[in-house]
Amino acid sequence: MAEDERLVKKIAAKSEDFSRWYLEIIRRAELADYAPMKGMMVIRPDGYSIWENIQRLLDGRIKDSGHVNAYFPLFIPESFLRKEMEHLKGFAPEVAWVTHGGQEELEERLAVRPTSEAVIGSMYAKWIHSYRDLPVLINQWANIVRWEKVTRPFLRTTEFLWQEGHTAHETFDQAQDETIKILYLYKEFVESELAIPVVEGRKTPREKFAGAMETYAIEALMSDGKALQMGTSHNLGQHFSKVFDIRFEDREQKRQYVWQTSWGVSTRLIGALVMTHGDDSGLRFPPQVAPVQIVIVPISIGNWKENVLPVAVSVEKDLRRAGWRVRLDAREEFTPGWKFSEWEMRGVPLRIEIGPRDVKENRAVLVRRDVRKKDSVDLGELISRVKGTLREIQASLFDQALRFQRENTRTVSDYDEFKEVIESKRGFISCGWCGDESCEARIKEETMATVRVIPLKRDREDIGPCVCCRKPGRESALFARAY
RNA sequence: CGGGGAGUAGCGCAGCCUGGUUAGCGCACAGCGUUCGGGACGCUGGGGUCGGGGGUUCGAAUCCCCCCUCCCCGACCA
Repeated sequence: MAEDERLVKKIAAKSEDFSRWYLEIIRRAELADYAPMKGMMVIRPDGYSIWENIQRLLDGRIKDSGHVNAYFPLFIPESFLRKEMEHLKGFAPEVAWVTHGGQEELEERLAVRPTSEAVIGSMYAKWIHSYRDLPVLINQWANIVRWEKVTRPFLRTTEFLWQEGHTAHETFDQAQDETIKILYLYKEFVESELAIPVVEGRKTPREKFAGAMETYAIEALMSDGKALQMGTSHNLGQHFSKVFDIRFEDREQKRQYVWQTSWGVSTRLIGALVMTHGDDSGLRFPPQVAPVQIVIVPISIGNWKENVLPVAVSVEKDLRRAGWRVRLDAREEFTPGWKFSEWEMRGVPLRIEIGPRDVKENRAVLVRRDVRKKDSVDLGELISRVKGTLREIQASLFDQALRFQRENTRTVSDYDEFKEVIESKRGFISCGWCGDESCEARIKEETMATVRVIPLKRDREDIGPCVCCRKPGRESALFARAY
């Protein structure tokens, strides 16, 4: 974007320094701020408002699919975690421990939950006795602590918010169905509400959740060409049920271990919104989750308080009654032009300008944030036009992101081409893989790219030879450098 | 956790190397006036334990040591 077209010049240009842009826009747009403790952030009202929208829209889907919410403790006794060594090993380096209550040293350390499989498993053992108790379909909205070494606002913070579903079933097949059902629930949610296209697939053994039989994930491509894991769904098999002794009497009156799943998405999704849709002028939020969907800017000129403001106030009231999140910016200390830039920077999808000329003609100007197109509409049809325009913006943001994802997903046939693409273009690379961990490790070592997923849906049935060792390919894998 | 960089008014920075008036600039902020259809202008004004602690010195933003926080690049992760 040419310098004179850049309306917001106070932050780094996204196209020039993506990572600096990301950090600056989050603070300038007041989504979050650094807290004085390492790796911790404060989610400010606009950032939290997005989270509330995510919660509302996702929680509805989770409940509609038969799940219920509950809440489990923040602390987990060390002995509970120790019961499951493979799981513990996966998390050991990033567990925060509570050692004292007041002045007294605790007899047993308490882990601050890095995830809740252990506590929830211990409770399920008490609650589940018969096949009649199954399935158990519970979700919780909670905070999680993981002592990460490298942190970035929203993408990886020491404490973060998420939802974690934990289910228990009679059979492997039921658990597998649940795992896949949730994967697609996430995909549908992320694509239709966050307007972010994702690829759904299976994780390699190396990348899967510690303690899971299979991990599935949705992956998105950020606009700097790096991949971001947007959500995971695990088939836990009987791993935890054996450790925590979660058994039930089946239909043949035999004692069986339950089959479990767990799945989650986190406040990382907010970072994904920023990185997927933002541009050189700042944020661009999809209307479905935007903190403010419509901002009304009265053109303060002449005796606008008598002529223009009352119209703006009444428009605000109408839009609010129609159910939208509206903000009327009638502040006198800023010029209209300043407000235009400010609200664009903050990502408000639709702006309505009302000035003396419009009032005279009983009209208003609609300005789309995504394409900056201006449109004069009759006040009589404002509500319907707003409705249509917001829908168009939601669709257009998704389309733009999808086009980017497609343009940056490349099929390569040999390793040299793989290296060249990763180095110069980034993006997703689709290619054959022998399934051998040594090839996966070598590729990571040499290119910093990892298998993001083995997509569940493939364009073609034939799998090329392994991009690394040339042996016959067992999988068609999607590689990328990732956050 | 390793390598590199940084922390001075709300934000962005200068000053530090070579210690010495009252620590400075731009933006932001406050008051008044003129303005207002894409980040207006003039005048006046307020705001600082120089990240924190210790040390050296007659004297420290400046020199030395420790700690905290952030950024970038590498090893581990939603």
